[in-house]
Amino acid sequence: MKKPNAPQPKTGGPTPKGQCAKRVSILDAAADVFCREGFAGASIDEIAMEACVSRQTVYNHYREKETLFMAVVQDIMDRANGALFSILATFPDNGDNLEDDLTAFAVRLNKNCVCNHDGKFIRKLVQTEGERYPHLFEIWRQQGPGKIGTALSALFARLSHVARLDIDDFDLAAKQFLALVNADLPMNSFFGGVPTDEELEKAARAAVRTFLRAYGGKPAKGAGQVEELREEPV
Amino acid sequence: MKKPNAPQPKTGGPTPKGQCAKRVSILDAAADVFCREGFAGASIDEIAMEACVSRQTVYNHYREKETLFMAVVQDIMDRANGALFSILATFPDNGDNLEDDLTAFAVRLNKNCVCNHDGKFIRKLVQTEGERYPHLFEIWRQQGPGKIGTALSALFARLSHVARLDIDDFDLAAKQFLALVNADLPMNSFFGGVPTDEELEKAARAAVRTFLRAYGGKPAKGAGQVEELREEPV
DNA sequence: GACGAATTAGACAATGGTGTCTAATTTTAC
DNA sequence: GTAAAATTAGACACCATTGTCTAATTCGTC
Repeated sequence: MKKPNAPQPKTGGPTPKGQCAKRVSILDAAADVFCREGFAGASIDEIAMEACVSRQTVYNHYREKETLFMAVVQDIMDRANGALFSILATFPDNGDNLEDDLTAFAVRLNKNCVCNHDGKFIRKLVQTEGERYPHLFEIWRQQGPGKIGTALSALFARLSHVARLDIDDFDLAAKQFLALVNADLPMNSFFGGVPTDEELEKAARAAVRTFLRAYGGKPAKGAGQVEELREEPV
Repeated sequence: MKKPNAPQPKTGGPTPKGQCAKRVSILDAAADVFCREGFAGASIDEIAMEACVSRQTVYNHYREKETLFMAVVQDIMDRANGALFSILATFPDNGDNLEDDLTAFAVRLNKNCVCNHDGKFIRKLVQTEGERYPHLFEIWRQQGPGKIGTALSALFARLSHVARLDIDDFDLAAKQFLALVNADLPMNSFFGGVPTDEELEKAARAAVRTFLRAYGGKPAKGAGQVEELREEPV
């Protein structure tokens, strides 16, 4: 029952542009349709149409609907993961201008990881298909943006060494930071549109202000050596 | 997927009789299946099966699939709305024991409105079908739990008259309160299971502590009762 | 018990989806 | 230029679903 024309694994060299372009095109279209219609509601014909490709080509590249679906998920996860870590790398590393720096960071995070197309897709996906494909949810939590919380936690721990932050539970603080940052986003960002830059900025600043009201500024009442911090065990 | 025909409805309590029982049974089953499979993935046969009712009866009561879907949505919205307002009525009205009272309130809110079956359904629904049925989203935002934010806002305003709260934007504070309360919930509450009472309590207390660190305690600089304000920052 | 309304199982056409197959055509590689 | 591979359109079998219809059966009520 093997197909006569088994696709040769390309040896990493100059992969034919046409073929690769089709793959990408299919993946993009499939992401779109799956996101819009859900797994059950998406039809291969619609995907092929949107990818400007014949249905058979879809089946040639991805054996069946579920295979295609998984490939889409993996693709989006990888992209989202890349974006996430590139943004996390811009987390402030000094306390000179905490409010502004954290606000700008929050804006970047929301704009590139949470509110963008991929973020929306993943959230929708985990909610709608997480029950049917439990390992999807597992992958998301382990290797995907689900671990944003722990990553942020470490960054806050680092930051607390050089800035006035009175955090005792970094994990909790990270989760709360994320929650606050999304608290004031307009709800239509749930599906339809991406919030404007102004909305993002406003929401982020409000969140950071509250966060710093809760966690900002060490007591600093009794001692005078607050400028430079002592080393603390992690 | 269940027993083909079990004449006994599963709902306990005062069972409505006759056709009314069937209606309720169908509505319940439909909510279940729609929530699990989405609109496109849900089949009338499955709903009829789960409701222990023939397919024709479903069509007799609700003309077609979309009618049934809308009826389910309306039903869940009404229930959720009722639960929400009964919980909002228990919002603390004095500041004698703010942390405990707000924590208990947050637990009630999460347990009965956010993490329960209806809340999960509505959230999933708005995300998956909000695009296809925009008026669904509109109804949700106007008459449903979507307005929880504004309601809470008024309650915080009331509370601030009799408690030590330094809130300038009640609307924002309400949104942030809600966000914080959900920040530390275990993620599996997203679909699978309801968090345990311990998890709810822990998450709520952490949220309220942070909230009160940010908003609790009016400046009160002129007075001398500062010692009670902030204790043990560790 | 009897009558009418509700319910049931099952058949049914229509539709739309998946996945396979073929034969023709285009693209790519050599 | 030629051969191999990829792509295409279209037909196809198969299956699931929706919504209708009918004839038998059960239920509620008198």
